Amino acid sequence: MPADALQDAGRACSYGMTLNWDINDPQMPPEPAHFDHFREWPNGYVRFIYSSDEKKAQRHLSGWAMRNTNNHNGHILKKSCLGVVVCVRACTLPDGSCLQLRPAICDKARLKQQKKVCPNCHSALELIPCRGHSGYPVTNFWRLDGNAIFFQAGENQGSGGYINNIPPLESLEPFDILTDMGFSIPEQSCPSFPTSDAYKAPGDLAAFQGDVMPPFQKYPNPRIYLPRPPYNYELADPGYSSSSPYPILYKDPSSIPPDTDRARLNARQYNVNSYSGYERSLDFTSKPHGWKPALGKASLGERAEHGQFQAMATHPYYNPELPCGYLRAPAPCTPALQTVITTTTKVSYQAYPAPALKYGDNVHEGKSLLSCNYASDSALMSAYPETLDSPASVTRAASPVGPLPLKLPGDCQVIRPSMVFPQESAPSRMDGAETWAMCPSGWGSAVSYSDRAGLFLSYDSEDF
DNA sequence: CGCTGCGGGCAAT
DNA sequence: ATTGCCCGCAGCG
Repeated sequence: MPADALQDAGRACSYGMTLNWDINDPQMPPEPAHFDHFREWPNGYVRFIYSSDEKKAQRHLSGWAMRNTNNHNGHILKKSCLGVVVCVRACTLPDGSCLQLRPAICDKARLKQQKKVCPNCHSALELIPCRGHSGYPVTNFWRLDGNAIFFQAGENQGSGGYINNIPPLESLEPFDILTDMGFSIPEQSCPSFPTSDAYKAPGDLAAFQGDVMPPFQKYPNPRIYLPRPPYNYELADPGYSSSSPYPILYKDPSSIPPDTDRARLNARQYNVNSYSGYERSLDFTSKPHGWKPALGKASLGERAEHGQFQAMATHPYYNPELPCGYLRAPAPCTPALQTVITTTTKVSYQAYPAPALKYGDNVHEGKSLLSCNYASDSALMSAYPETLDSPASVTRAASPVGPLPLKLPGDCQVIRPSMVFPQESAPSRMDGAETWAMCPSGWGSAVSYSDRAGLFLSYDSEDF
């Protein structure tokens, strides 16, 4: 099924996928006639070949919060997804979405970030680690070879070739957070998830990945990822995830995962929690949030595959171990995580990350986000095609309000719309917010949606 | 102040 | 030996 399709789709989408190569190959393939369009939110097992002139590629940027990891190989840069920061209580934002913040890349900054509280409900913030890659954080590899910059997500990772195995989805879902502090939102919403186990499925979460997250500095920390509306989720396919522009998501597989992980995380996080910055930034309240929509929830359930979310979401109550957030959060809001698909399907979805946009930059970033998402891309593409890049598009995207949740037609729907980054509108407000990026929550869903997975496929094409 | 890359070093596999 | 991860350092914006 989908798997094939997905793959195809993926390939279709990028030149990098049309060639057979692995980041670890002694010799990389010759430069393609055309380079891939830079993707900020790569999701799943994907490979791209960028021009060495591509600035973002030069910087190894990603919408997902990716941190450099020492792979003891000076020729191949390896980065692993940090996951997503969410409200422990998974409170619902006014727009129905959940907060999803982009974890700060810097350890120190991340700690500070976690010490802050949810702008919306003042509960602690929690970092949900990415486990999109077979329970491990989604990883991205960068390699400069001649005039080409090779990008590979997933594969090498521990698991071993995704391709074959396929990585897991990483769904990290980063949850979004939107947060607005202002809002008062009851927690309730989140709960929607049907499922019950929240955690369990580590995998799922992992999936999120945000990796795909990925992360550009640009969005520096603060980004918030908005959760996508439920719709979105559904809409979004995994693929979308990518689609989702939002940075939001991170992959955090962990969330789901094993408690252990969580435990750790949580523990840490808890400690940390805090948003400080965000809050300010977040004024969202004032701003319009765009997101909104969340209705849904629905989708989350779907994720069944990944379970993670669901699990998370599902539980209404908080588990001691788990941070409440997980439970809830998931539900309504899916975290945005990257995922790499491990299983059969190759697809990988990313959640879409919401890129964190900076206010100032929002636009750009927004764009990038858009552009980035693979899956989403595809979807997006359809929706927005590269245009994303165009400012106009960006804008929209940025606008939180808007659109968020778009659905994509068919399977693919992209969430992107959701993407809208509040920022735009918000941005002004945000000032401080600087970085927040909001993301629609959707991406997570995407993951879940494995079903949709099929969808994913679709997106790829887009690229170009 | 935070992001990023680099590389040492440790632990688990 | 490989991999994952932590940590500190330095450069940069």
